[in-house]
Amino acid sequence: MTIKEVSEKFNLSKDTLRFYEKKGLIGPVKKTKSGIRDYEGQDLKRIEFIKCMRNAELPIDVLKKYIDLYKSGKETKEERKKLLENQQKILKAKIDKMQKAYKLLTDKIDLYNSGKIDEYLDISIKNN
Amino acid sequence: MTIKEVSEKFNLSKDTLRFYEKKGLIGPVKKTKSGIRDYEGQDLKRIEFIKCMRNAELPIDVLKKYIDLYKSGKETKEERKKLLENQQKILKAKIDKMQKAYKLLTDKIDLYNSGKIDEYLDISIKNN
DNA sequence: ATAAACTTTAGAGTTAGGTCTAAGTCAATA
DNA sequence: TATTGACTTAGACCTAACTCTAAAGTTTAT
Repeated sequence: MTIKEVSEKFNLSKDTLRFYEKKGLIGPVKKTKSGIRDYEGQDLKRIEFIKCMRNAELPIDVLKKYIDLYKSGKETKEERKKLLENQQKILKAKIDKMQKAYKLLTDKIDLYNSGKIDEYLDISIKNN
Repeated sequence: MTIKEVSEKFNLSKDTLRFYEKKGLIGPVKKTKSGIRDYEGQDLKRIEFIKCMRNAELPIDVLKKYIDLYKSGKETKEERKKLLENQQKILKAKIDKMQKAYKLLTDKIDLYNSGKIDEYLDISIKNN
């Protein structure tokens, strides 16, 4: 699969794919004798994982660390698990914050919709 | 209230508070005759709102835009509402992505816990 | 009254995560 | 065969959101 196809499949720019590879998040991807990347099944799976984690804003170095641990074999199992649990915790905290902001936004929009918005103090929601 | 107190109350650095003010997100904050900031009730409310929105990663320029609209009066009501609704939509999409990643992380951790983790292909979850 | 611990400003520096450019190679088409 | 278009690389550049620095003024404690 060419870089263009992968780029379209995952909606990631070609630059980003090469950038992730340079960072060690994916690959090294197989190349044709003339040096053109040819992505294989395992690459696609990895890209999918990375994309999902990046969507959730897990930092590139954390993902890199996980992959490096993975590459160094069974004895890193515990460490990998801890890394994942830690990221899970961080992610949960983020989701909570976002949901709080979402609720605030929703309440504000409700005020606009009901015409009750205070034109002079609409920055904060009345009372909570 | 001094910048130090506000900084501690909201757990935002003093630099960040001054930065937000320079950007027009808060203030201009009242100053003593010698030029020291003295934050008042309305400032604190604004800071709380900004902090909540920044926790949810709403961009500074978007918040700035909202505040500018707010400052220019009643006739911007519709535009403000649209801006909020748009951000709400974006935020919902982000939360969805994060929840998807959260689930993937949870599933992976479960694999580690049940000892079923594939040592050679643990980058992606089996089957879905 | 003098040191320590604040505060101010303008502006430079940092970090993460891409994105773009230039110069070159290669394969397929007109 | 020439040109078009996609690919390669190294490395420069970009943006957002801080964060830090320097030089100066102010307030508090002893």
